[in-house]
Amino acid sequence: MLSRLGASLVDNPPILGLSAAGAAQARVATSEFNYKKGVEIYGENEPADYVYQVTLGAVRSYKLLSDGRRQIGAFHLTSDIFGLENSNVHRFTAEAIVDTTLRLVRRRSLESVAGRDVQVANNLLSLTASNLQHAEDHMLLLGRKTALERVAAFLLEMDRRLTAADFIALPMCRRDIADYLGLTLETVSRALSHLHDRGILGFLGPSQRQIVLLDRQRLAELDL
Amino acid sequence: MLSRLGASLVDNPPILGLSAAGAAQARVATSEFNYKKGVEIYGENEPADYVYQVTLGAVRSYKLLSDGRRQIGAFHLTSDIFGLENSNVHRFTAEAIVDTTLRLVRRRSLESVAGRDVQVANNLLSLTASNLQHAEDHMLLLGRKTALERVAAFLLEMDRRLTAADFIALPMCRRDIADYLGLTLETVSRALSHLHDRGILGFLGPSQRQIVLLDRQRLAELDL
DNA sequence: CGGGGGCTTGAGGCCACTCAACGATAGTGG
DNA sequence: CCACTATCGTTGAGTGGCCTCAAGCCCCCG
Repeated sequence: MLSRLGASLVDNPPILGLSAAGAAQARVATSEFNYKKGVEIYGENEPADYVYQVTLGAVRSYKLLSDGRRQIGAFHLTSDIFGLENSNVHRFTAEAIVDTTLRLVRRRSLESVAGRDVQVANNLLSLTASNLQHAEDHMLLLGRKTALERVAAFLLEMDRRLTAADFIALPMCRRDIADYLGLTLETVSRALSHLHDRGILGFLGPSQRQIVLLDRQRLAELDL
Repeated sequence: MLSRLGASLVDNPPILGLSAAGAAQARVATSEFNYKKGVEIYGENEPADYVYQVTLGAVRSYKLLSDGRRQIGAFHLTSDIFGLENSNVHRFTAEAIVDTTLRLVRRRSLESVAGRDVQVANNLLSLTASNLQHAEDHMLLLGRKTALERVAAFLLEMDRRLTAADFIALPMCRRDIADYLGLTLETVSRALSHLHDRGILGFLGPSQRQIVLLDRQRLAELDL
């Protein structure tokens, strides 16, 4: 699947500070690739040969239990880097949520540059560290927060991360949100309705994916 | 509190491969320190000046919500390293679960060695990466597993990590287990009783902290 | 226009939580 | 050495928050 790459070898804005590092810095070949909505980018336990950066679109990373229960560990939005593993295999399945364009870097070439360039190596570490921080915060949410608190935290996270306009344009459906928050889609829907009824958020247009935060104050109070 | 250190500057077995790295490897000064049961080692958002390794005992790392709900992110057992942050502050509170001896390393000296020694830098990265992996697995547990599945997974984790003898000697109380698994202590107790009644585990002695896994097979079947 | 996916809403059920009582244990001080 | 006490763990009864199941609406898209 990934062997179909190599089409458009480009060298765009720096990834992981690759071209920002030293003067005599070796460029790393990157290629772009498009994934249609719903398509798998890699599977759990597959070899981790590439690291990815979202150019446009959105990606979900998840784990499955044998009976189909799903936990989404993270959403990857524009400019996010994902798929970086210290092990040789991916520990999540990654899928395009909507039509998505990704930049790919061979893991080997990234590692070889990191071996020479301390700055790049540091960027790898801090990337892993911020993934860890997100996971730590999410453990608190999953282990101890109520449904309403989870949804409030989710809205604030999305508001922070994809604030292009003054409203939130969610790429993911209710089921994705639910599997990210450890809830059912009905509970997510009820929580959103609850916030809507109380004038804390509003919907733009008929699609219920464009959300305006009318009262960040009260929303933040729900996020303990 | 940490200023009372410096008493016993020792240089024991390698931490993070410090003395295993190069021939002309600079030693890093470490000191040992004892913490009584229940004592705080560092608090959330305090400056992260030291990295710790458990010589003897056990430590819990947790986050609190404003109303007191607690989520334990990890237990640190003998030989575990913890307190390593990429940020300048700790993101958990750490407490000794029982009387505990820790080895301390100044974070600055660790970073300075890592700046020179690629091997040590790599150890830092892989340590962070395995913390990340644990957190990712724990998100799945907290988000999607039932109470019985969580307790089964906990027993298997402890069996793997502190197998000194052919039984598990838990250092932590039921409340700690509950706050690690996102449950209440009553639910944990009921799950253990359930497993006991079904002949899957047994208790050694009157303290209910020494557990024998009588049927790993059936326990593993509960861990999806 | 017909079909299907996404979302909401309602009714009922269940799993884990809450509240409570009790026994056992370990630590404390006389 | 032995009450005394606090802590820890178990167990029961009842509750409640979230899940399950179901119906219906609205869009989008063919």
